[in-house]
Amino acid sequence: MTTKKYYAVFKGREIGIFTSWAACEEQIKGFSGALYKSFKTREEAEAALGLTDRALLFQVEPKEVNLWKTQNKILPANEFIINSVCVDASCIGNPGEVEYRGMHTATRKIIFHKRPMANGTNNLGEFLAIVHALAYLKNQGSHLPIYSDSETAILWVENKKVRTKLVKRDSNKEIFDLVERGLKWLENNEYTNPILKWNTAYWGEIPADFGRK
RNA sequence: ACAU
DNA sequence: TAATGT
Ligand SMILES: [Mn+2]
Ligand SMILES: [Mn+2]
Repeated sequence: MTTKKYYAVFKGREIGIFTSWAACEEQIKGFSGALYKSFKTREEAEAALGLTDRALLFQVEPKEVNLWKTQNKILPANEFIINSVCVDASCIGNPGEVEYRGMHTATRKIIFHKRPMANGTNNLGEFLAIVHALAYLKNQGSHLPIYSDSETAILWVENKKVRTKLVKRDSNKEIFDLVERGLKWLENNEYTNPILKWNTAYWGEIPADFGRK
């Protein structure tokens, strides 16, 4: 008897888990740069795609592992870690109404979304998005890397310090309170997730983008 | 100049 | 076109 296999497709026409070789092949045959792997159980396949909190127990292709361990924040053109979380912020006016969200890069599943906050800046939103991802992933026991397109926000997270010029007002108390909470979280928690620069020029808009530009 |  | 940031 042949054992059923589960195919995790990382790069292909469609991203996801397929339960037959035929279905998998449809996604990867003739697809340049296709990346996939078979697993014995659905759980392993889901974990490999980063859909569960045991992702690291089933780490995937050597190529991906090497990329994972790189210290470089900007990887070579057309090489990014699809088994990752990406974040982005968007605002209507700057300063203005700021929201942010995080998404699993491979599947485009939205994993968190902060509703708009009044009178914030783009950079505060980008900062909060990264910190939210760090806290979320730590709670999940996940070491997945985090992509942001914001040089400013990445720096602020690394420094555990924001250098916003925005003046505190009654109207932006919510976002400043959240920033304060984020900074406290960074002070009081360790994290293992690499924070990587999304290279928009090579790869196009970060998948978490709100599509308003 | 670079990144949003 | 204008603002947020290094
Ligand atoms: Mn952005
Ligand atoms: Mn965006």
